[in-house]
Parts: sequence; structure tokens; C-alpha cells
Amino acid sequence: MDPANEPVVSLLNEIADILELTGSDRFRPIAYRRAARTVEALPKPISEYIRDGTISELPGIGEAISQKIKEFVTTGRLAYLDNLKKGIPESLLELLKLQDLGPKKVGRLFFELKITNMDELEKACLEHRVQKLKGFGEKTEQKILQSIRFYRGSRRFLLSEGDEVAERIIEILRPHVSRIDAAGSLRRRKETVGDIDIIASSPRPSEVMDRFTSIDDIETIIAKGETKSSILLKSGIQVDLRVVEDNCYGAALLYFTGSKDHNVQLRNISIDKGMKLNEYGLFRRESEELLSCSTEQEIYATLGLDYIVPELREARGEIEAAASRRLPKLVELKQVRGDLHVHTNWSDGSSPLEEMIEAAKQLHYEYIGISDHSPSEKIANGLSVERMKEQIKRIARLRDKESEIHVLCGSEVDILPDGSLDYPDEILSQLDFVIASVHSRFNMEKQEMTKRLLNAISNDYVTAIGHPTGRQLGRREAYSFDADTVFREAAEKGVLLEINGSPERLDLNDALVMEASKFKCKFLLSTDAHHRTSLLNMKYAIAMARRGWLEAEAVANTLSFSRFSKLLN
DNA sequence: GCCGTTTTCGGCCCGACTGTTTTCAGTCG
Repeated sequence: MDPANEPVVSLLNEIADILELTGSDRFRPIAYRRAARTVEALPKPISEYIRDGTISELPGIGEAISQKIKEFVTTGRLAYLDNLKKGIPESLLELLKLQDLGPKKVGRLFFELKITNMDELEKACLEHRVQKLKGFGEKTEQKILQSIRFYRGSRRFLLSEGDEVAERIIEILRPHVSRIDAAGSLRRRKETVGDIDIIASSPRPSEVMDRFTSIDDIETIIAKGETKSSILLKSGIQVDLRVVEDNCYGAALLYFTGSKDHNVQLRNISIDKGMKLNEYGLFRRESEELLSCSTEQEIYATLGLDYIVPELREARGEIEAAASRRLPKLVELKQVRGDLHVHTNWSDGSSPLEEMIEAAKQLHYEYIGISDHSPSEKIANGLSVERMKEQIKRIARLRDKESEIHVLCGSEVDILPDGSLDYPDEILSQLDFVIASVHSRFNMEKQEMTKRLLNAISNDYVTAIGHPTGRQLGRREAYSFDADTVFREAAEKGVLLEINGSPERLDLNDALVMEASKFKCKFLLSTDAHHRTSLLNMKYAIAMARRGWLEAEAVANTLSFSRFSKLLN
């Protein structure tokens, strides 16, 4: 999400929360939440949509909500919300984030027990006052206490962390199932995952559930049923398992892959066509006759749609594209022919040059580019001019010996605060390529940072901008810069934009890839590997590229070496 | 509050699981 939009997303969600608590029309909060999701997915600050008058064209944002956003953005306040909040303590809303506590229950806790915040709720549970309320009981009270503990330690997880957990659990369950896959946001390759959804088919579901709920690092079993169970692992990550009959596996996989908005759109199309879609299949609405369910492909086809890969299922126009046969032919991992953002133990990597080259050969790459750090990165043992010259010679010798792979010598060169580069032209001119990155002064003013990046782009030696926003998931926000201006200039000058596949970066992300594509930018997929095994992280760069609707044509390192090297000159 | 190849008004995805009920409301995904 563009950091500038965060307050608007919170605003819309807060309105939805209060509307739910006070329990008026049940669809109004849904509308606000949908609008919040739309704003969250925007690649640019909402103020730009207000300025060019396109705000009310955004899905789920109509006249009323766009007026409210305008008021909030221009004045920093919203009279409607101030009014709504009267009599509702701010701290009450946080209780809605607790698992198994929704607006109805929170409302009753507030009105009947005068509970206004998490600590008071915890106390009331410990004193067994909550179980005395009608409709609440002993178990509810225990669940609330558990939810509070979970909430206090919860966070979203990196896609790579999710992969690791899912792969392990799938291996444990595999002997008991016919088919099994990770679904949900993990399968859609979102940059972070909140929990893990696994879907399986088996003739003996209870056996699968028994195995699942006896995995050794379980903190608690949240729910256990014949077809659906949830566990919380000690690591804090929740895993949901759904077991279905094998003949309807496709329908279940489709349903549990989401996204929610994509599913809603599919269901609406089904209704329009006199059909009904649920996790058991696609049915004729009147007769309940089963039309299709065994594979996702078949279900999309029955709905008159081309197959939509999971990475695109975000309700960003993919359904319209599928209906009119205009889906992009997305770039694939096997089309990537080289990796240029690779560190070695010359700077802060942990593998020697030779090992990185060897690892690239095992991936059947045609080329690999070495790009250690420049002098300013003292903490990363950046290469001085002298050491850089030495590495250039060393790589030249290795290159001559190599018959299987082309070895390029480049550098990840710091973009200094004024936008100049961290090596003199004498060095830059000897390098095969330059990835220019910002590693310092992240808190510059937007205008200044934009100028800094534009300066770097205007340098003739620069091949690509590395991790263009500088964000690190869960740790550091993106620095502020005018993305459109930078993208336009990069496209103009033929400077590539990196899609950095390092799991804590994923930079550019999907939304910014889509935005940059509007300016016809070209991209460089890379891993920023600091160890030979990290070259495998190319799959995460691919994930962002595919979620950003990229075709191979827009990705420079899908080119053969001869064409790629022409691009470098 | 949003939205429209049957609608500018009347809909708005749909089923599983849990706990507290004794037939169902609340919550979740």
C-alpha cells in the first residue's frame, strides 16, 4: 500500500467498525470495507485520484464515500466520523480484531458490562463476569482470553515463511490424502500472509484431521471438525485445513484460493447466468444440477471465462479480461535466463564468487552478473575503487574459463544523497552493468528523494534502479518519492526497474509494477542473493511480476544473452 | 453505501464450525 493512503484505509475501516457495533443497516459497513480494500490496493496516493477527478470511478467508491474521503484528505478530519464516534470509546474498536469476537458480542460487552478496552475485557474474563452474560459461557470466556494472547503477539508473515510452513505440513499430510495444495493468499503469492490455508481431498477425512491436529509444534487447536480444522502453531501462525471429496477438489481449491473479492465477482457472474457457485461446485440454480467441479479450469470454462491463474485473482479486472480473452500471458520462472543482483563474500555476501557462478549454472542460467556493494556501504564491506578494479580483473579471468555461462561484472552502486553515484566514471565505464540503489537517508523529503532518483536515472552508466522503494516488510516503510515521475523518466531513458525477490523486500511490489507498466517501463527480475541458496528467491520476483500482470516481453532478463548484452550497451 | 446485458430501487456470496442453545446466532473466510 502507498503509505500516504494508510490513514484513509483506517478511516474507512473505522467507520465500518462503528457502524457494525451500533448495528444499523448491515450492508453499509460492508460497503465501507470494500472501499477500504480498494484504497489499500491503489498504487498511488488517493489525493492524485481526487485531483484528476477519477476517485468515484474506483470500484466500491461512489458519491458519498468519495465526498467523505475528500473532506478527510483536505481537512484532516471527517465530521461524519466525529459524530459517529460520540459515545463509543476508541479503545472499544480494537476488540473487534480479536478472533471470534464480532460486532454483536463487543456491543453487548460494552453496553452490558461497560467494557471499553482490551485490559478491561481480560479482567472481566478472569473474574468470570463475561460467562454470566446470556449467550456467553465458560468456553467463550476462555476463547476470548486466548484471542487476547494471540492478538498481542500476532503479525503477518513473509510469503517465504508461509511457504516453509505450508510445505512442511503438506509433506506430513501427503501420505493420508489424494490431493493437497496450499490455497489462500499463499497460493495467490501475496507479499505477506496472515494465515495458511491448505486444501486436501481424501477418502478418509477424519484420519487427515487427526494427523493435522497432532502435528508437534501446535500451540492450540482452534477448531476441529470432519471437513475443517484450524490450528495455531507455536510460531504464531494459524493454519486452516479443509478436506473435501476428490471429485469436487477443483471447486474447493477455487473457493479457498480467493481472493474474497474475486470469489464474489465469480458468484455474481454465476447468478447472472442462472448458476450457483460454492465450494462444492457450479450448479444450475433451479435444478441444483451439478455442472462442473473437478478442476478450476473446467469451472472457469463453464462460466465462459478463460482460466485465471491464482496470482491474478484480486478483482483488478482479471474477470473482464478473461471474459474477453484478453488475459496477459504472464512471465514464468523458466523464462528467466539470468540474475544480475548477486553479492559475494567480496562485500557482504557469504559465498565466494565461484560458488555463486556454480549455483547459477545449476539453475541453467545463460548469464549471471556479480554486483557487490560500493564504497559507501562500509558496513557491508563495500568495494573500494582499488578492490573493484581487482574484482573486474578477477571476473575477467573467470569469464574466460567459463564455457557454460556468461559472467558479467557489475556493481550495486549507492545513489548518494545528491543523486550522484558512489564510483567515479572511470570505474563505472569498466562495468558491464550498474544497479543503482538508495541505502541511506531514507527520510528525505519527497521532492528531494524524487530528484535524487531522477539524477541517478539520468546517469548514462545506470542499467537499473535497485529495490526502487527501499521498503522492508514489517521493518521499514518505503521512502517517499513521486513514483509516476520516476517511472516516466526510467521508461524514457531505458533504465530498468528492479523487481527484487528478496523475501523481506519484494520491491517493486505488484501494485507498483502495474503502475510502472502504464509508462511502458521494463523490468529486471533479481534476487539480491547474499548466499548461493538465495538465488532460488527468483520465484518471489516472479510472483510480484505475475501479480503485476507482466509478460516476458517486459522483463529484460528473459532475453537471450546476445540480446541482453546489446541492451547493456 | 454501492450498483445495474432483465433493475435507478432493491438487492447485496454462502456454507462450516462453535457455543449455547433445544433450533440458532455469531463469526469467519
